[in-house]
Amino acid sequence: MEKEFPKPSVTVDMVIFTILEGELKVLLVKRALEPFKGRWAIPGGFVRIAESLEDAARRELQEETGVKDVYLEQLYTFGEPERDPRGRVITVSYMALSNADKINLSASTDAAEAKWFSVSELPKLAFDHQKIVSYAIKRLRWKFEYTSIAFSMLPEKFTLGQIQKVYEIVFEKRFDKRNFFKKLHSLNILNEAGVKSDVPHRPPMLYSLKKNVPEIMEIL
Amino acid sequence: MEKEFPKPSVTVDMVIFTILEGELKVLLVKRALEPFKGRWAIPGGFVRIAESLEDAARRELQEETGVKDVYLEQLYTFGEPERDPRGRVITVSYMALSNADKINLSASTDAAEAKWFSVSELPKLAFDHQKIVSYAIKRLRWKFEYTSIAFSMLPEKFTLGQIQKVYEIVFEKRFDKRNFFKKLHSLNILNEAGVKSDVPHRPPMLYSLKKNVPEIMEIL
DNA sequence: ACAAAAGTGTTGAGAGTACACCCATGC
DNA sequence: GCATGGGTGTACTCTCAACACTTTTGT
Repeated sequence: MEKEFPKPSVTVDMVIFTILEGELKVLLVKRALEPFKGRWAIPGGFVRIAESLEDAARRELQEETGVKDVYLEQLYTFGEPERDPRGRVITVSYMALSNADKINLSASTDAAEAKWFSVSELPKLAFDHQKIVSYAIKRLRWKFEYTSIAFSMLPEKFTLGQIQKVYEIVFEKRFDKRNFFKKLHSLNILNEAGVKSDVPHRPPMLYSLKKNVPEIMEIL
Repeated sequence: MEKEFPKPSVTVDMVIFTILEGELKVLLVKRALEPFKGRWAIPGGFVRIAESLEDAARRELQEETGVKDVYLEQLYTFGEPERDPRGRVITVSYMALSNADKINLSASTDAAEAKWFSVSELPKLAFDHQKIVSYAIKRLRWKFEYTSIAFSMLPEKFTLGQIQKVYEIVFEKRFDKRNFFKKLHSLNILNEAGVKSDVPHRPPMLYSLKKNVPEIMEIL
């Protein structure tokens, strides 16, 4: 702690997930500058000197997507000396989950070009962003299994079918409807919230997530 | 990415666990300088400009404990602007697990005073180190439940009784011997490795961990 | 012989998994 | 009346938890 060392730069980078067109998507922005000019990258930026890491992540998130209240979770800090050709840049990565309806990409001011990509069809990414995205997908699956974060990708009121579909997309496999609903009911985390009646078939029950549901609780 | 921002400092701080005297212990060092002079803190230091985060952690670890090969895992990055009164310091925290036999505290060159503290009797810590230690304990328990990291706190050859004791210390509760051994056997991760014969009772079988055991695998 | 830890099976409860049919609505 | 997703129960398997006595050694 005695002497001054040359300092690295610190950034936050974010893997923003949503469900769109029946697929798990990640938001990418096209880099306008060197290095990796023209390549796709996950959104991020430098941490300001007086702002917390999470504040930096939320600020960047809002600049890119216009969204304020999303689930946000720190993932991992990547700090290989060679990860950025411009010099030493350590990045603290975050993942964000959002409900596609809330996001208005065109309103974003920052990035010249931002686009949703299916996780199964990602382009070549800048820096070590591929590694960050892979890590985020693992964490996402893990969290889906053990917590209720899935609900942050749904509107306030949702049907059981919608939840099941989100799980099926994230895990890339089908679940048995009866077992899935049985499990959800036994967890006792849902409130009934009317019925959805503008559908061309039997009107499904709507549910909302109970308040103060503890985060860790073994969903599947 | 356009302009230069004032840069924060980046440190690594480590929560080093071991089992000693039947208790879970954490290594603390007494701070020789302000701020928090005289307070206990977890060991750590600045990340050098050309070294990776993990290299920095291993270097500090060796300076403090003289130990090279330990289990090391990144935990979380703490970056509240006010966490260090000297200015903006972001710390990447790690946890290390070691087998007490391998550590020789007196050989450490760096810290004036280093001592093992039971996690149940920690003194007031410097900075936000209490938060880091609490986080590390949670992660430790979690990893014990789902992976085989416990074995890195044991010598190469160990008895079933020793493993069980480590689990009992970490979880602060007793397990049923038969169920515990049954579970371990069913995982098929142990090799028999002779018997321990210098004991004043029936000689227990020794075991060693199989090579290439996958890290995640539902232990308990 | 006694102290100390090692070793070993069975039973019951609960959770997970597999599986198929009828229902209510819009068109 | 037909297409579409909604909604529901039972049987089997497997895992987890509870539980007590005998064995082998050193002293």
